[in-house]
Formats: sequence, structure tokens, C-alpha cells
Amino acid sequence: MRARNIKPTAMRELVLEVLSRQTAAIGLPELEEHFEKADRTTLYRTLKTFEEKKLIHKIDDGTGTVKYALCSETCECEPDDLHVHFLCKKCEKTYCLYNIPVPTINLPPGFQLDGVNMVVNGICSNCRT
Amino acid sequence: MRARNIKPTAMRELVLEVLSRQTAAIGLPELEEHFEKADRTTLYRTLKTFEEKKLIHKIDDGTGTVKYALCSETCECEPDDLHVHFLCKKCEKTYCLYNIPVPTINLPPGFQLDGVNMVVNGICSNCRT
DNA sequence: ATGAGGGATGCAACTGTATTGCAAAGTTAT
DNA sequence: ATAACTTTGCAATACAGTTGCATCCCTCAT
Ligand SMILES: [Mn+2]
Ligand SMILES: [Mn+2]
Ligand SMILES: [Zn+2]
Ligand SMILES: [Zn+2]
Repeated sequence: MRARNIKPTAMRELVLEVLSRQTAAIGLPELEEHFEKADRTTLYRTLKTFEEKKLIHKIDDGTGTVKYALCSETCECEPDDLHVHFLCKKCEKTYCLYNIPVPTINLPPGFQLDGVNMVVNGICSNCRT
Repeated sequence: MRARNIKPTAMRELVLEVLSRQTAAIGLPELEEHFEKADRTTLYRTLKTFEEKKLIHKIDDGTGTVKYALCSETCECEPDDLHVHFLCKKCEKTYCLYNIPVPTINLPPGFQLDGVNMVVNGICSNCRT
């Protein structure tokens, strides 16, 4: 896991462990709840480090809380690696649809594409009983 | 313009006028700067009303400030009406790409699609000299 | 072993946007 | 004119994110 060049401290191990257990993306406030002692700042900086080293990626689902999820092994967070995200308006969980790549967009002339954020919202399969 | 069922107060006229003049989407903080006297709350609620009545639509471009832009005449803000947005990382402006519809996504079984937020970021034609 | 250097952590303070409560002012209908 | 309803303004609050700074911890060179 630390093929990503991150110094493995105790705290980081714990955070990564929590992240690995998630079935949906997780935000800083929720991550905080998983710890008794840990400070928000430390978690914040841990996530930031993880993101910079491309161990996780950021997801802005429009809920006001930025969420994070593990990147796939080979992910470099470039346009080709990007996938669609799904926000359930019932359970408020955000899922990575790892196998649904973001569609290619033809921008108007003169526009340079660097990245895409695509969030689909609706109701997830769990919430549809 | 008030085919949208909004009582046209003086304030609202002014806000709509500012919105109409914009070439890019505008957020609450920036909208505030266009007025000397107006209160943030009033502007906030004006935008909210406009949005509910589908005169404008919300754009969350991930910058931390929600932006708004006029809807097209016939827009009902349903999946079919949605278009792609572009955030320029140079000028930080967010543009509606009204003529680029959001691509159709095939969700995994059990998922119900209600809406899509698709924001492309990169460099706009203005900033590329 | 020891002490310096550099990163990691924890605490507190602060930022900026969004949001709500409440009273005053304005509008509309009887 | 009065009552009912809507809009506005001000103040206070909520909340995620962020920064400064002191302290702790680990590693490395002496
Ligand atoms: Mn993802
Ligand atoms: Mn738009
Ligand atoms: Zn759900
Ligand atoms: Zn630009």
C-alpha cells in the first residue's frame, strides 16, 4: 500500500484501515467519528497527504462535505482514470462507480480539458428495497 | 421573465438584471459586490426563490462557492435539460455549456437516476490567449 | 549514545459560505 | 382601515475547512 511513497505512521495506518473498510466514500467529519482521540487537523492533513500521493481521491458531491475514497492500484487521477460517482439522496452515501468511466466531452474550440467531476444523484440499490 | 410565477419586487428585478448581464455563473459573495445596500440574506433568499421557480439553476463547481446561472426559457431542470459546466482554473469563472448536454449514464442495476452534476475543469478560451 | 534537523501531531484560533430567527417594513385583499 | 401574508434587514449561528505555532517523535550524523 505504501508504494505511494507515504511514510507509514501509526495514525496513517489507522486512517487507511478505516478507509479500506468503507463501502462508500467518507468525509472528514464522518472520519472523525471513527476515532476517539484523534484530532481533526491531523486527519485533515492525513487525507491531504493521501490525496497528494494519489492513494485516495477527492469527491465533491455537492453536499457541502468533500468525501474521499481509495484509488485503484494503478490510478494516477488523470482524465482517463476518472469514474462516475453516485450520491444517494436517501442514505446520503456517495459511491464510486469504479467501472463507469466518465464519458468523453467535446469542448468548444479553445477550451482545454484537465479534469472532470461527474456526480449522478438518485436512489441507490440499497435504499430501493 | 416572470412566466415563472415569481412576484416581481424591486430587489428581484435588480438581481435578475445583474444575473442577465453575466457571461459566467455567479455566486452569492460575488453577487453581493454588485450591490451597495442590499443584504446578503435577501440576496440569498432571492437566489433560492429563483432556483425553486427554475428561473436559475445551481452549479456546484467544487470551489466552495455555489454559483448560479439563468436557465434557458424552456428549462425544467430535469435530466434532459442538464448541460455540462466548465470551471476555468485560471480565471476561476464557471461557464454553462448550454449546448453540451450531459451524456447518458447506464447505472448498475437497482440504481435510480434523478440528476447529474458534471463539471469539467481546465482552461477557458479567454485565458489561453 | 547524543543532539540537531525535519516531519508529524495536537490545540486553538480563524476563515468563508451558508443558513436561521425574529422583528420591521411593505403588499394585498377584505 | 384593518388584518393577513410576504418580503426585507439585521444579528446570530452552523459548519466544513484551514492555518499558526508549540510540542512530540523519529532518523541521522557526529
Ligand atoms: Mn471515486
Ligand atoms: Mn448551467
Ligand atoms: Zn442510498
Ligand atoms: Zn478562464
